[in-house]
Amino acid sequence: MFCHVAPRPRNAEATRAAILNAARERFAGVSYDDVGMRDIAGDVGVDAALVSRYFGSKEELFAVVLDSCDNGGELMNGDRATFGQRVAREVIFERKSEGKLKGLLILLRSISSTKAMEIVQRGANARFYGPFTEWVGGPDAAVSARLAAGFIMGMAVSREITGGYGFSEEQCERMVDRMAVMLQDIIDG
Amino acid sequence: MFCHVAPRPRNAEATRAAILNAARERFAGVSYDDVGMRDIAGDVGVDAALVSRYFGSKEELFAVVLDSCDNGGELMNGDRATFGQRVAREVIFERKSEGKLKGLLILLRSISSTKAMEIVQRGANARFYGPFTEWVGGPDAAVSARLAAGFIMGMAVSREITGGYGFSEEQCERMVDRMAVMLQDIIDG
DNA sequence: GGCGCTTGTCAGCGGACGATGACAAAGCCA
DNA sequence: TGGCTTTGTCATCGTCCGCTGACAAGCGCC
Repeated sequence: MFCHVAPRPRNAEATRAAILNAARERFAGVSYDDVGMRDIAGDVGVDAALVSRYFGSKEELFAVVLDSCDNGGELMNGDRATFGQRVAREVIFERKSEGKLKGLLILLRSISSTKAMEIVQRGANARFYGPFTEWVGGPDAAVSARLAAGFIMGMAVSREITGGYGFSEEQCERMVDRMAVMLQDIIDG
Repeated sequence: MFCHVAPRPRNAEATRAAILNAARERFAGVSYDDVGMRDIAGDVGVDAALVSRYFGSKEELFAVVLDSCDNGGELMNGDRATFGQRVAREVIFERKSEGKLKGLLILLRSISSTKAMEIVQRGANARFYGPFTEWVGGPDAAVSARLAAGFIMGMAVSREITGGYGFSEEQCERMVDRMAVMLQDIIDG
């Protein structure tokens, strides 16, 4: 037969990166347990065994994925004065494919598996709450950071649970506005 | 040997109820995927096959568990004027064993599994958001209910992710107070 | 061209899980 | 007591998963 599929050039580094990207997408989209090594490998077009060889195990792969996306760093990119509006809008209107909040999604999905949660717990403070607390600043910064992060994740969870909000455009706008004000209040002390 | 274990009297209804209770505890404690039929059966002291026979399948059992605990109804039990304080305190200080918020915990853990989420999605609006929206009342009640529920679940998730808050007693109190004010503001419009 | 390292594939192991159907024990009723 | 229904157990099936070790294909180097 003449219908060859163009064989991808062999390149360990590129393949490894592709696997990592595919894994990040998967872990952000569904729960830890629902992500299979075979799925990830299939996305890239390689054999599942390769994933194990490059990353050791599923848990290690998950840990590397966590490292690879600056968890919640996306919250801190932007003008501080518009934090509330910007983040509220992202949480409520964000298309999954865009995924500015992908890091947070992965975090909250980790509660799906005891194993994944242990991995997250090991680094959540140093990796996320620490920097975010510093960025929030002010008196009671740690508490403020917790409240803001909790609120944000909660609204994301809430959307997941019902599969969207089932609200009109107008209602969504009002929700964004109210959430924005509250978030801004939180970080402004 | 004389060391008999007292055989439980045979009683289908009681056994069924015991299984249901054990299942509710499990589902509130860890994720859907991490709960095994054999675990539940072991808690009650019966064979795993019995669980299948009484409830058909794991998914059906989960659905029955969801029906059995009035999800979020605990939020509406109490004086409306102290809603913020009461709920905030429960979320932040609650011992898992007490579990006034068990229903909400089960809900938020459902995002662990695609299967479980489908089951939850089917009933979340009718079972929880509907009544809660009505209870909240006022203009924009639906949005208010969403914001409050999201905030509450988010703080619970946040605690899970880091395994407690790692805060001093004083910080926790401040967090409770701030959260209480915000929650109360939400439902008071 | 042949050697050898790297990159990727393949088949399969071992274990966990949910589910099933045949069987044993308990209780009830005549 | 003997038989029948209910209640619970046991052995097992099929499936899916993560993971592994042996093998094949690409690629550079002499």
